[in-house]
Amino acid sequence: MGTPSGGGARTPHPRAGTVGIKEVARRAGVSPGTVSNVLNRPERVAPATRARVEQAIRELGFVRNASASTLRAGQSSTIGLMILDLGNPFFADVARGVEDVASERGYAVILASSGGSHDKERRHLTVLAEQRVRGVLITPVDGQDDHVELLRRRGVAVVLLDHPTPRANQCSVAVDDVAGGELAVRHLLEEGARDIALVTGPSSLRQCADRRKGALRALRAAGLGREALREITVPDMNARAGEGAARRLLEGELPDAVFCANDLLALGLLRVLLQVGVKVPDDVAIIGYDDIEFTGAAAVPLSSVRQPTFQLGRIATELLLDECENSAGHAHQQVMFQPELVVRESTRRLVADAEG
Amino acid sequence: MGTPSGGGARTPHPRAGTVGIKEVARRAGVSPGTVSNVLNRPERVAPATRARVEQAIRELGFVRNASASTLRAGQSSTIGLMILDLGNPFFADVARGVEDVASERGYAVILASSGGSHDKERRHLTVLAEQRVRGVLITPVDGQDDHVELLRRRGVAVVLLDHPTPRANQCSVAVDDVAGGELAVRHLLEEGARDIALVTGPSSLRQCADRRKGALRALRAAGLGREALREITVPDMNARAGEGAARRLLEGELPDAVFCANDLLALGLLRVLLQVGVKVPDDVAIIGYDDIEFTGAAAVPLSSVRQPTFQLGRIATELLLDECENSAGHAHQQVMFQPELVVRESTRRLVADAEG
DNA sequence: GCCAGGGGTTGACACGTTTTAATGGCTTTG
DNA sequence: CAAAGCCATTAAAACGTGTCAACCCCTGGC
Repeated sequence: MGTPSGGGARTPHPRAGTVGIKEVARRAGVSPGTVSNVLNRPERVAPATRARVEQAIRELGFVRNASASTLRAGQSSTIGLMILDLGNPFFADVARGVEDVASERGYAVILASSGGSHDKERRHLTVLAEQRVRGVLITPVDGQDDHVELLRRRGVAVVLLDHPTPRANQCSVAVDDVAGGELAVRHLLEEGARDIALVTGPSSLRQCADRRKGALRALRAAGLGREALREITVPDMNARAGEGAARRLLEGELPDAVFCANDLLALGLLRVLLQVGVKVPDDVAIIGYDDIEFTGAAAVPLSSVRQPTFQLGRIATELLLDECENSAGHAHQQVMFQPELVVRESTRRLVADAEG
Repeated sequence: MGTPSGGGARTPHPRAGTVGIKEVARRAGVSPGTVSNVLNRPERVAPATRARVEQAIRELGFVRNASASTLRAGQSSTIGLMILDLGNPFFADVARGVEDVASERGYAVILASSGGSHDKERRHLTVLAEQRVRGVLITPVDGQDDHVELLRRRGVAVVLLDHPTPRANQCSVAVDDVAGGELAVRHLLEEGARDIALVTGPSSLRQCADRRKGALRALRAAGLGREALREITVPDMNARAGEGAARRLLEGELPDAVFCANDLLALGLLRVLLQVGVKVPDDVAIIGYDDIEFTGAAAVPLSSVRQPTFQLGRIATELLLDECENSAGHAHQQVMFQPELVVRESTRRLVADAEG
């Protein structure tokens, strides 16, 4: 049709001429109110008029202006997703679950990544508040939920993501990281390890703190004290940090086994150890956490602790939307999934040593 | 397991009482216009008044309503990010780059994932249009840019992400996939492979089509025809699909080498081959694509073709925001990065075979 | 033939912000 | 001293949609 085929890349008219509800109304020969009704309560408008309006909408290429709707309605159809790190497949998977459910139900997702910075978290939450998001899914940087509390006070629904809470006044979805840490270390102990190292991120991260707590609990159950656990703390939770941890381990005598708070750490650690000729699991056993897709294909397939990642995102979003749309009858829930131990090569046959 | 142990916490007042600009104005003893000035052009307001207003803002916990701003201004400070698949670390990394730049410059990112579905893409783009996003970064599902054209006509800035375009009227940022495919296969040939298999996704995906084209080009340069290339097409681009491809390969005689259009495919393939006792690279060499973080730590470290993923996201976003904010002086650019071959164990020492 | 009733449609206002032209107070200049 | 100019501030008008009360027309009952 009217395609001015070719032409320069300039926009001739700064005014792009937005078609609004009233232009549609004029074309269909009805009032703006009727158009609005067609959009929001089609059943209230006579079939014939509705058809006329719908045709006008198609012809003009009308697209409803969400800003105006939101302004008028006082609430948007957007939710915020605030995670720690997109680079971590764990969170990428969670995000997939979130996006899935949100888009099924007609919500848009605003993505924000704190990168573990308390300050960035605050800035991002401000943006989300400005956008008047209907709700927020958040993996908080630390335990002090002041930011979160602020949001709730403003009437924004909040679901804590991968972060359990004792408080009954909000929803949370999490996986039991203490149990997970315990699973991992108990497994190492059962396989015969005695001298275990823990490679973990900053203890301000709840995930790290909890997994460590679980690890200690397993030791205690085996009659060992916390001195049995060598702790190596790294600043980040990625493969590079894992490599750093490996180098630090190599400076002294190697432990029997290493529990990494995260598969990325474990993969980095594994890479370096193999490089310098350390045998895994013969010299050192390694277990990770998250069971991301790649652990099974690692140089030495990694044992890990599996979490229902995708489900985590889905359930959290469903809870959030329920709270948003049905806030009257909504009962807050604290959902806690149980993690699952996945044993692969990287921790097998320590037993031989123990029995030998 | 879900423990619905939550107590019932109701919201007593449905009206959360939004504080607006005029409430702030009343408290500070000025007019709404002045408050707006404090927010948008602080230099125009007398220091004393400004201080009063700022205090009122703090005391009332005022947060600007982006919907109203957007409505009034006719343009938002949001951009849309439309990718193929969050589950692919390649895109997750791109998204990181995007989020990075966007948040630096005060923009919010709306995330949408098409999952390769043309229909989902359309639906998501509609939502983005409703949100009146300032611009869109998109990895289109296929070449026919009808959806994209529609957006542009509506005045939305668009940058094609990981998708080159010959047209001079829009920006694009991509990596030369033909060159990448050629790099990969030339490498395989140089290492002595003669019977090569290509494992790739649907040819409607530009990435797949281009990498295949590059592969054929490398063969031709070596004096070989397209019959030298066995092609296995899989429906998805993930590890599971790679496993399926491996099983199909195992039905017949194994090739010397396999070029996978994607590291995920390669990892899945590798896993199955190793499981059934095939030696890599001795029996079969494997090369992937993307060089995601995990390939180096794979059972057999995977050769791959590296792309500047994070940079891709950053540059694309910078171009987009430039086009948004400076549309007058904006010159459209078609940025094309060159990929880089990364050789690891999975393709080494085929030479021995060739020489032997 | 009049009134009640109801479905379909309308018009006007409100949502919270930005912007523009106008206002008022003050200082400077001739 | 009057006129002119400047600065800080204000009042009012938009932006596009949703809602609500009012309205119109038509049907059916008495």
